[in-house]
Amino acid sequence: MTKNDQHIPAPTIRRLSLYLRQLEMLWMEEKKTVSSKDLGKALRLTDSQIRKDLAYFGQFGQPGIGYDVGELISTIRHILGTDQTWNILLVGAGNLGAALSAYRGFAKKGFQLVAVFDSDPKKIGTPVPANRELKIQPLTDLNQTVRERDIRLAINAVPADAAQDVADRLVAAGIRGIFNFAPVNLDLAAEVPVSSVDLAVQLEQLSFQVRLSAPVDDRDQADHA
Amino acid sequence: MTKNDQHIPAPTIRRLSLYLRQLEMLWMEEKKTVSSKDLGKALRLTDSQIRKDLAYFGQFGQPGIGYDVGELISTIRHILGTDQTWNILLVGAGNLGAALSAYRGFAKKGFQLVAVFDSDPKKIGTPVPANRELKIQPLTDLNQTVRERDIRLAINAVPADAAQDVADRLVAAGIRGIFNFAPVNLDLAAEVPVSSVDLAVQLEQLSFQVRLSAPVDDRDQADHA
DNA sequence: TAGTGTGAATGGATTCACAGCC
DNA sequence: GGCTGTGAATCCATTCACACTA
Repeated sequence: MTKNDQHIPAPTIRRLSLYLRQLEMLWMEEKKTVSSKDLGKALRLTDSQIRKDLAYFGQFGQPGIGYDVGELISTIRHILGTDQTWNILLVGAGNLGAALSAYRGFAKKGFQLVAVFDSDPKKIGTPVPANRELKIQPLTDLNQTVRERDIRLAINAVPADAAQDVADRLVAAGIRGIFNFAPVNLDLAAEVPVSSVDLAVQLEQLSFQVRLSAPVDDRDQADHA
Repeated sequence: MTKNDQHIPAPTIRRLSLYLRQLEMLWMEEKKTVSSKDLGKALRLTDSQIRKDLAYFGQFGQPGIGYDVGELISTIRHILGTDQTWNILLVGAGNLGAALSAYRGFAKKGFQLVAVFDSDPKKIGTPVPANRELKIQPLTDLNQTVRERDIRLAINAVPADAAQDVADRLVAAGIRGIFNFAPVNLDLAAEVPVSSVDLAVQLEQLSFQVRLSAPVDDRDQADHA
C-alpha cells in the first residue's frame, strides 16, 4: 500500500489523524474536493507539508482540482487501520474509567469497547455505567477474554502505582498496544506501542506557554496586554 | 533565569515535564543524585539529549557526580511555572468533566480547580461530584469569576459542537491557555496557547503503530510473533 | 488558471566526541 | 573513573520552487 516502504516520519502519522478529522468535517458539509492550501489554512499548516505527507502513500490529488474528500477519507482510514473495527478493553473502573467507557467518540472511529476490568472485588460483576451490556470483570479473566474477543488494544486507566503491573499483564495476555493514562513511564518491550496521556503534564506544558506569552514573572499581574 | 534568552526547542519543553516526573519518583526513593545516563535509560532517551536540554537553562550538574535531584526538581518546576499555584476552571460537567474534576493529579502539581461551568440549566447550582465545595455555575458567570479568582487556565470538556463557542468565551473572559478535550481544531488568536487531547485520535495512532509492528494486513491473524 | 508531486535547499534537533572537572 | 557542558557533525523534517497536469 505505501509507495515503496520507505520510512514514514512520525510527525506525518500524527498529522494524518488531523487531516482525517478535518476531512470528515468537510464531508459533513458536502464538500467534494479540497486543496492542500485550504486544508492547510484550516489546520495552520503549510500546503507543501500536506502534499508531502500524502505523497508518502501514493498520488491522490488532481492537479488543478485538489483531493477528492471521500476518497482521501477512505485512504487515510486504511493507512491508519481504522477502516476496520478494533475491539478494545479498559482496565480501571474508577472516575476516569467510567468517563472513558461512556465516551461515544471511540465507537464513531471504529473502536468497540467489549470488556472492562477492575481489581476491586466489590466492583466485579456490576454493570458498567453507560454501557449496560458489559459487566466489570476480574483481571484473572484477562487472558481468556483477550483471546476470545480478539482484542488488540487496551486502555489503562488504573492509578499510577498499579499501572506497570497491569501493563505487564496486558502484554502477557496478548495485547498489542496500550493507551495509558497513568502518570508513569511504562517499561515494556519495544514491540508494544504505548500512547500516553498525562493530564497534569499537559497542564504543565500549558502553564509554561502561558508564561512565555505573558511575562508575569515574580511580580503581581501586569495588565498591559 | 534562562541562560540568555535564546530560543528553546519545543521538544525540550515537552521532555522537561518527563524529567520532572521521573525526578519526583527518584525523590520518593530518596535518591540524592542522578546522572544523565541513568535518567536517559529510564526514559529511553540519550544522555546527551538530557544534558543539552538542561544546559539551555543553566549549569546544574556536577562532573563526576551528576545532578542533584532536589535541586533539579525545583529548577524545572520554576522553569515550567509550577512552583506557584495556578487556579483553573472547567467547562462541561458531563462524564468527562466529572472525571476531570475528581482527578487528584492536578492539585498535586499545583493546579487548583476553583470553578466549574455548564450550560445545562438543570445542572446549575448543583454541587460538583467529588468536590463538594464547588457548585456548577452558568457560563454567564465566566467573566466575573475569572477576574475575581485570577484564573488563567481553563479545561474545555464540552461536546465538539460547543467547543469553539466556549473557547471564544473563555478567551473573551481573560483565560490565557486552554486545555481542550473536544475533537476539533480550535481557531483562536495565536497568543492563546491550546493543548489538545483527542482520545479517539490517540487510539487511531496506536492502531497504526500496532499494524506496523504486526503486519496482519487483509488476512486473518498470523500468529508467528 | 489552479493545484499536484517532488528534488533541492533550508532549518532544527539529535547525536557525537571530547575538553574540562570532581 | 565517572560525568558534565558544548561545539561540530549528522540526521531528519519542513519549506521552496518549479515542472507538469487537468
